[in-house]
Amino acid sequence: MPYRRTPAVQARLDAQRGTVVEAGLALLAEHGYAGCTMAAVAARAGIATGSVYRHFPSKAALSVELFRTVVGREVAAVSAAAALGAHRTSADRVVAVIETFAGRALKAPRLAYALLAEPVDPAVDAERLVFRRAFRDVFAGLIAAGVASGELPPQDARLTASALVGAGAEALIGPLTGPSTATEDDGDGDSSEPVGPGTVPALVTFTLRALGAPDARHA
Amino acid sequence: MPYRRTPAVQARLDAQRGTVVEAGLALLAEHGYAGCTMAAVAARAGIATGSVYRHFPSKAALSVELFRTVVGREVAAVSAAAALGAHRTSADRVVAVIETFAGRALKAPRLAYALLAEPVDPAVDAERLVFRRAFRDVFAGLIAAGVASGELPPQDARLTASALVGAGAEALIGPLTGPSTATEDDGDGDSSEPVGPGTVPALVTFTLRALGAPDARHA
DNA sequence: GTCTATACGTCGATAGAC
DNA sequence: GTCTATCGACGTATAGAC
Repeated sequence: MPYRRTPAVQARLDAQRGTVVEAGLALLAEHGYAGCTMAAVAARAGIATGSVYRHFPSKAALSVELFRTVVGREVAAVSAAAALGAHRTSADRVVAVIETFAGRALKAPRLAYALLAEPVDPAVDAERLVFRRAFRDVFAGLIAAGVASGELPPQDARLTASALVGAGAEALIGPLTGPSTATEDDGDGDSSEPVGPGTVPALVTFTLRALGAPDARHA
Repeated sequence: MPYRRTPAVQARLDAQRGTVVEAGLALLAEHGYAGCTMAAVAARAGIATGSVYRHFPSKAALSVELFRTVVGREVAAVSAAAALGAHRTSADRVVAVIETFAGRALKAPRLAYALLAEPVDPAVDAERLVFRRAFRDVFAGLIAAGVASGELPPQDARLTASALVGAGAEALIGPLTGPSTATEDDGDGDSSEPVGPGTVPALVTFTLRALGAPDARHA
């Protein structure tokens, strides 16, 4: 047994892997998947190109890991928004989810576009399907509760939930592609300027109406 | 000038190209992009695998051509549905578009899944974005007319249209993936059996509510 | 149609850990 | 002394420009 991977080496490897992921996340947020070339990720992580392949067997594998990491955060944020204020109506909680989702997307438009719509490796496409189901389930739970309590009219909660996921994603793609791809934000940090003004309120109105919520006062 | 392509040769080449496209379309309808390997397309077209590359430089190019061909039909069908009955309300015309779109998708589930959601080459992904805009524009025209006439409440027609495109697509993906991937329709022609019963009426109700149409009598 | 640029993935060599 | 991680240049394929 001439060689065994010691804890120190393993820790260093793990740290390096983390550095690679961090570099990829930063590039993804700044330039989307288009900026996530293996060479660029390696350079940002401070290692050689070939060394990335010590941690990921292919670019597709790295792309999928980056996707899962970022979307995992989004699912958590949206789930938290759904859990808050259990005393409120189901419609209001659905709106809270939409506002959370859309607000976060519009604050990081390049990243949101990368996750939602950027043409990319089929492996990432497959992940998109998985995570859309996760978002759907968050909505479906809220809607089913609203229907059960009589607040919302009878409906197929799963179908309405799916439709809302698709509606939210598609409605955002327009505002995301417009200003962000034109100016191609150079990532100097000041990303608090409004992107797609009026998009979120319009989407909220759409959502409330689609749910059949009793008062569509947002009209 | 030892060789010049005579009209007869050119005609034969064009015919062969058409045969390749037909073969690809048939495979796409039966097994989606997963079944559209270059070898399978060539075999069904009755030519050698390498001969496909006489007409298409890559698998991605063939995939894109198949996508454009099929989705072009869908856009035409949906546009026709939108144009019919100009005397009807805008909401009814939007519903006609949705019913046309969804009805056609549910009658050819494997094909619809391939066009809407199947993980596939990024080049096809890019085409998806283009054609979703086309569908959006059909909706946007109808909605803008409804708003102008006062039939529908004031709203951003483009945003509502985008949301409806996303809602329709996402709502269909569930019913499409469920039964069709399980049984993997062997394409014996009898595809008139109902897939996802109740999906279309539910989607119509969703659409009418989301538009803010005066009477949601479908509820 | 040619030519250049870019990017993925691999390989031999080197340095260093065990 | 042996084995492994890292480097960085190379092979190949592909896209875009002229």
